[in-house]
Amino acid sequence: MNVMTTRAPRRDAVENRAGILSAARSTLALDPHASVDVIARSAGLSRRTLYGHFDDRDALIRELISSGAQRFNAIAASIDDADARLALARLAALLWQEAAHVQVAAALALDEAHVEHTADALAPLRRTVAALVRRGQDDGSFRTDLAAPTLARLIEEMARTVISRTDAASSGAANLAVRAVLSIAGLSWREADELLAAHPDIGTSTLDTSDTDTDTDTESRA
Amino acid sequence: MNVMTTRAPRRDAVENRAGILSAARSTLALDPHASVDVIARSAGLSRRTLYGHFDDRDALIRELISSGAQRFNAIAASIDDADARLALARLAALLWQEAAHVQVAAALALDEAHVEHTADALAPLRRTVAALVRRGQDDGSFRTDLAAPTLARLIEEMARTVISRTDAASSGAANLAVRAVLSIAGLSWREADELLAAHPDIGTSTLDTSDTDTDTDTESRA
DNA sequence: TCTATCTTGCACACTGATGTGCATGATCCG
DNA sequence: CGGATCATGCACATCAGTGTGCAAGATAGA
Repeated sequence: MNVMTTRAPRRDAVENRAGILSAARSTLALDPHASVDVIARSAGLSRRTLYGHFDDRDALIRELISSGAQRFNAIAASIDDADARLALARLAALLWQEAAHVQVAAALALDEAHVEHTADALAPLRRTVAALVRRGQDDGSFRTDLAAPTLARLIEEMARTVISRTDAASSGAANLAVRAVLSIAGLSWREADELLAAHPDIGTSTLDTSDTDTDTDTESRA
Repeated sequence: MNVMTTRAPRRDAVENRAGILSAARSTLALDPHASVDVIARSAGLSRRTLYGHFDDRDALIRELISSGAQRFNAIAASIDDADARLALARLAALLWQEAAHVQVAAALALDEAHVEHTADALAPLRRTVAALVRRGQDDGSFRTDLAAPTLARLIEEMARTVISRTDAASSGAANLAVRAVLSIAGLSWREADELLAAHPDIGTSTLDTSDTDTDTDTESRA
C-alpha cells in the first residue's frame, strides 16, 4: 500500500548522518558525557540538524553501539584457530584494528545508562570468549585457578581497559593489548612471546620501547 | 593573635561530617556523578547541611581523594619485601583490604574533573610501583618485553579495573586482584600459584569457585 | 528551473543540578 | 539554664543540557 513512500534521501543528508556518527564515535570515546551540541559541532553541523537525523541523544548512541557491536561480533565469529591461545591472541589483535569503533563501546560500556544495551549487543562476542576460555582450560593452555566465568570476565575487563585507556595511535599498542590478554589467560610472558614470534601474522612483533601514555598522568592534552 | 578563635566544634557536628564523607565514599564508588543531594540523603542529612560542612561539591571530593590517597600511600611505603614478586603481591593484597577507601579513588580517577588531583595524590604510590617494576625487571622476575613505564602503567590500570569493577564482598575477590596483577607482571599462573602457596600470609589461599559478577551482566541490582 | 529536501538560527519550555540567604527549631555544652 | 552551634526547609538565582516549533535560506536532483 505504501510503495514509493517518501523518495530516496538526499546525498548530502546521508553524508551528514554518517558524519555525525563518526564524530560521535571519536567524541564520545574521549568523553562519554559529551553534549549533543559538542558532537554536532565536531561534525561541522548544528545541534538542530542532528535532531533532524536522530530522534534522541539515546537513539544516536544506540545506533553507535549496535553498529559497533555488530562489527566485532563478526570478528569473533571469524576466529577458528584450533589452539585456544592463538585464538585469543588473534581475537585481541583483530579487535584492536577496529580501535576506532571499539573505543566508543568500551567507554560507553561503563555508562550506567547503556550497560544493558551494550551487554545485549555484545552477547555473541561474550559467548565466543566464554567458549574459548573453556576450551583453553580443558586443554591445559589457560589457567585453572580461576573459574571459567571469572576468567572470561577478567579477560573482557582487561581488554576493555587497555582499549579504552591507551592511545590507539601509539606504537606498540596492539602488541600491548595482545600480550596483556594472554598474560591474564595465564601464560607466562615468555610463553606469549614465543607464541607471537611463531605467528608473526597476528601482530607487529615489534617490541615495545616508547611509553604509552594517555591520562592519569598529570600532563595530558595540555 | 587569634587565640581561642571560634571554640571547639560540637560533637554531633564532627560525627555528621564524618558521616557525609563515609556516605560519599560508598555512593560515589557506585556512581561518580552522584548528586550532592543523594550523598547528603544517604548520610541521613539534608543537602543544605552538607553545604554547611563543605564549601563545594569539589571540596568534598578533594578531601575524599586526599584522605584515601594518604591512606594507601602509607601502605605502599610499608612494603619492604626483597622479592619484587612478593612485594607486588603484598601491595595488591593490602590495598584490597582498603577496598572501601580505594574504590572511590579508583572510580574518581577516571573522572576528567579530578584526574589531576588524583594523580598528584597518588604520586608516592606510583613511585613505589615504578621502583618495584624496575627491580623486578632487573632481577628477571618480571617481564621485560614491555618497557618499565609501560608495564607500571599496565599494572596500575589492571589493579584499578579489578578494584572498581568487582564486588568487594565476593569470596575470592582479593585473590583475584593479586593473581591478576602478578599475571600482568609476567608470571605464569602456576608460578603465581606457588608463590601464594608459599606465603599464605598474603591472602586467602582459597581457590576461586563462585562467580564474581557486578555489572556488564544484564541482571544487576534489579 | 523548480521543488522537495536539508540546514540553520532563534526562541521556548523543561529538567536536574549547584550554591546561597534566611528564618525557625532542635541540640549540644559550658 | 542559656547562648552558641548546628540542622532543616524553602525560596531563589544560575547554569548547562535536552528536545521542539517555526520561518528563512541553501542545495541537490529530476
